[in-house]
Amino acid sequence: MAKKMNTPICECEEIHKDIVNTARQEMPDMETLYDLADFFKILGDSTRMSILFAIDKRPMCVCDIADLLGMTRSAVSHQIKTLRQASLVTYRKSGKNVIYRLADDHVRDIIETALLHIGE
Amino acid sequence: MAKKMNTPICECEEIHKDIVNTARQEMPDMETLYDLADFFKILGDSTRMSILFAIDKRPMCVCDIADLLGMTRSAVSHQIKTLRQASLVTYRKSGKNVIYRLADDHVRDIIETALLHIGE
DNA sequence: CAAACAGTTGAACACTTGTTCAATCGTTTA
DNA sequence: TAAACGATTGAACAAGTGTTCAACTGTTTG
Repeated sequence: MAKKMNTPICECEEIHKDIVNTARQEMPDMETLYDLADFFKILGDSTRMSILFAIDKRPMCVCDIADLLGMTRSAVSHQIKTLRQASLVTYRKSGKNVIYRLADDHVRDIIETALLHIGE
Repeated sequence: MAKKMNTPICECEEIHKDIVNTARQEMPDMETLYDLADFFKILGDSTRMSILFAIDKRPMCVCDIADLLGMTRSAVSHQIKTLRQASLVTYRKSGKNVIYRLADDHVRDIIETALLHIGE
């Protein structure tokens, strides 16, 4: 009972070794995969997404963000810490306030493309 | 004690109403925010990210993916269901096998930009 | 200096989520 | 048609995550 070779059809129990091996060689290393997943995990929360949109056009302080989103300052602060650690926002101190803004344009691009994907 | 106006400095307890109101008008509606977050949530898992890379260059069946990633078929199937529901992958039946491939190029673009962000 | 206030932090809780296990579906093939 | 096998599904459990609450830091200002 000969096995079919070089077809896109794998036979599982008898794994299609050549396809799997080629795929394995082209896989990014584990660290990259985890970093990518961790990055998207941060965008995968509606609160954090709201914060990013809030400060997209203008920098804002924690308390205004909290008011805008109907959240406690504490909750906002916790989430912003996450965004800061991922280099998605930067801040500047101004008296008693800490004013946050988007860190760079990568996030805008990514969100833009995501909107295309989910859009219409 | 007059309040400073038209500065990027909010005074919280006395919320900077003008900034908050402008921001509020420019916010996307809640549904869009949830859809975006849900979309990124799906990319925010290293298993699903691995699956996407695995089938990026060539379509693969569940069993080969499972072998490649060292997972059970069940676990792969569960995750692929999630990817399917988000329209990130499509499939084609071929005998006893179900062969998955990336759905469109949006995902590639997004992952590419994300790599730029986390890279270096 | 002391009160007021913006912001941060850690612990605790409820909620969500990924994997395993077992059962099931559907196609193939002996 | 029955056995084999790839794939899917639901329930259950463990691990991870977001918010609340209370305590605390640091700056401002009376």
